[in-house]
Amino acid sequence: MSGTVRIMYMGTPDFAVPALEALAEPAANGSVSRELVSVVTQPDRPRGRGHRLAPSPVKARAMEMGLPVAQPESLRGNAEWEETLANAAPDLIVVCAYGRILPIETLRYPRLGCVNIHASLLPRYRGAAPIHRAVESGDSETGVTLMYMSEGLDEGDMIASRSMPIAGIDTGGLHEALSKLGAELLMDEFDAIISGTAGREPQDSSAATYAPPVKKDEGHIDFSADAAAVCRKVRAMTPSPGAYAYLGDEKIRIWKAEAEPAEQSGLREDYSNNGRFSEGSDRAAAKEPDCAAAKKPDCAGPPAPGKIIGTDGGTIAVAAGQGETVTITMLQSPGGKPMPASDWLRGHIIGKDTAFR
RNA sequence: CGCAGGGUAGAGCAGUUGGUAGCUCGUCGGGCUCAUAACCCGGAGGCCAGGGGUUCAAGUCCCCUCCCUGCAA
Repeated sequence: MSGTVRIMYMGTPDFAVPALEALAEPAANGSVSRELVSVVTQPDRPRGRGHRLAPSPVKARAMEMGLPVAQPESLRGNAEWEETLANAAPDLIVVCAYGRILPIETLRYPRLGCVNIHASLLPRYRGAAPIHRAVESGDSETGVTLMYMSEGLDEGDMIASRSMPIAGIDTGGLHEALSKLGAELLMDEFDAIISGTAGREPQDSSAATYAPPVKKDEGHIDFSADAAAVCRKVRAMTPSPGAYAYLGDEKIRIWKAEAEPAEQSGLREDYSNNGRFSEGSDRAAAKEPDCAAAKKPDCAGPPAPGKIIGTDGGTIAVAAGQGETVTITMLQSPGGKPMPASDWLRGHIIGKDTAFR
């Protein structure tokens, strides 16, 4: 039936799965019928422990749903790809985190164009790591944008966007939420895209910002930053690439940390003996050892950033910059699994001068 | 066949050169105290991941399997 729209979906990681599932659903009553004629994803690559060849999440899901999958090595000047495209003869290509730049020939192929789901409120955070950067920057909200693709990096005209508050959610949580939000947005705009009545607003390039890929070492927490910044960093880097700091020569992953209100940091009078310091279990002593050691009459100097200043109540209080305190509530030793700080503390004796670096 | 660290009591860990399983927390009972997430005393709770082997004797040594984790991709 000529009334059926042929769709090609291109995506690779988990983030692209919800949209795939949504497209695979039969169209709702009253909508134009559609057929997902081809799912394109990155070739299986050796991944994970053991370097076993593994399919991408999108491929795995597509196979489960019995959809035809194509995994071209390259899209540029590749006869195999041209053939795939010609056979699928898509009217529309939907792209979501495919992982490769689409050549102009491909962008021009479908009569209804190519649309892309991007995990930010464009024109902010064009590029590879929009979610990480939004969290790291302390933005109060982020979202997803559906747009027509152009040759530039995430520069296409916007169809619509949807926002959500970031609140205390980490990158992992937002990743999941935004992937679903993106799928919803796609479906809501779907009929309009088919009928050619979808919105088409050019991006204000002067307001554009870029979200460069996150490098591994960006996860190394610098405790000399203020407490709020440390916590943002932890949330931004969780679960990937992971926030960490060194305790001795052990690389400790930090999964959750909270900024302790400044006004509270100064007056924690409850020196519970719960915190098991190896000697002189008095937390007060642990709090100002520098002064004592330096024989300074004035003990107003805050503990050095990174120093563990207390382990009350099953959490780990660490000195941050500006005399502030960050409380670690979930962490992971190398080779171990992530665990609440209370559990972690059972197996680790913290000395008075123990500090993260 | 990428590299590496693990799987021991409900939780987190220790267990030295092989010799009958310990610690902290929790839990149960009792005590102390004006009081306590405090302290004291006592108890319960483990086929030491699974399978094979070496040995008088294996958590501990050797081989295999399963599972977990970090790194690297």
